[in-house]
Amino acid sequence: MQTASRAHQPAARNRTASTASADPSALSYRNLPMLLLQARERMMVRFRPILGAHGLTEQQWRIIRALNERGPLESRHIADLCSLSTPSLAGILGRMHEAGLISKSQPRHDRRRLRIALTARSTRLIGKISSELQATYVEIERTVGTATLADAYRAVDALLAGLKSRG
Amino acid sequence: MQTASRAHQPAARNRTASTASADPSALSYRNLPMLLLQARERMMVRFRPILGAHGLTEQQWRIIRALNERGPLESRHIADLCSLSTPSLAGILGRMHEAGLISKSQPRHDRRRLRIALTARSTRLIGKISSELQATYVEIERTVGTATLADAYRAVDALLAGLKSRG
DNA sequence: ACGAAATCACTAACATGTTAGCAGTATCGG
DNA sequence: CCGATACTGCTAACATGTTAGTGATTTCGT
Repeated sequence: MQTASRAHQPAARNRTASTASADPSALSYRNLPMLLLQARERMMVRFRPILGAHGLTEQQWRIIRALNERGPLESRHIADLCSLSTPSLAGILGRMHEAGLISKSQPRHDRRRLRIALTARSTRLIGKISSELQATYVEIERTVGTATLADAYRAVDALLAGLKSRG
Repeated sequence: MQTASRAHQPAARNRTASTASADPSALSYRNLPMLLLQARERMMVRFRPILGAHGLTEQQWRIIRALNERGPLESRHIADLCSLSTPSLAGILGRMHEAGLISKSQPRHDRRRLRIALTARSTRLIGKISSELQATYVEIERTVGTATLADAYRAVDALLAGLKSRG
């Protein structure tokens, strides 16, 4: 469905040109955010069930993964690394704490901050889940092709770098 | 922040190797879904305020745009075009109806279906909003470079096509 | 030292995303 | 004709995303 091969082309014409101005210049660009959303969705559809089977959400896994790679972190840092807003993070960390997935503590030098660390429970989970995710990833790589996947990494990395330069 | 130029590399090592197995193979791939999310976020940060200033959400605008380009549509079709789940759509369309942005009707041949059309109110909105969005888009294009942007379209399109082939 | 400004985590209010499941309707097989 | 099946839009329960704003701190300028 849809013509997925052209870029920067006018997508279609306004069929209901009876009432309004219906300027043809409107929306004459392809929707890159939407394209990124769709691609992401197509991948997550395969990963989400794996996480769900272990009682984790997508965001919780992102946090666990960040903590596993970098060690204990502060809330603000987690928000940046995992692309989560601090209001969302408050709720997520609260639920993860209840579930015994993380521990909270506050550094003495700054009582505003909050230090988050993994528990043994979540460290145990990582081993089980990561192999399943890895297998799914390999299968995706085989489906879409290694070159296509590597090219997507490269192109989106470049886009992201350009967007970061001045935000 | 972060090394944004390498792909398919092990990201980091587990510093808390005291308690668990800490297999080095865990998560030895870069997180493409996360990358797509970040890139999308960086773009939406600029578009969202424009929509919000006109009382629209991101998703509502996606629906309006689809209806403007294709004419009246049924719910299921909108869900596919806009990457929205039908449960989400129920609420969104309800609120849009209340706000006078869309009209609902049902075809006689199949009383299960629901036909959605734009109202004059939303058709009027399109003209005002689209020019502002277009200007922002052009500015993004200038910031990240035309080539980078075109390359992102191409690469993500290819990825999406590969993921669509068998889902 | 001391008051203004910046930070951090959080709450509130609302819109959306996910999963599971449901009632009404259409379609198909026999 | 009629029951099994599939489809459509929907609700329910819960987790998350957004924006605005707050209380508790720290930091900075003077």
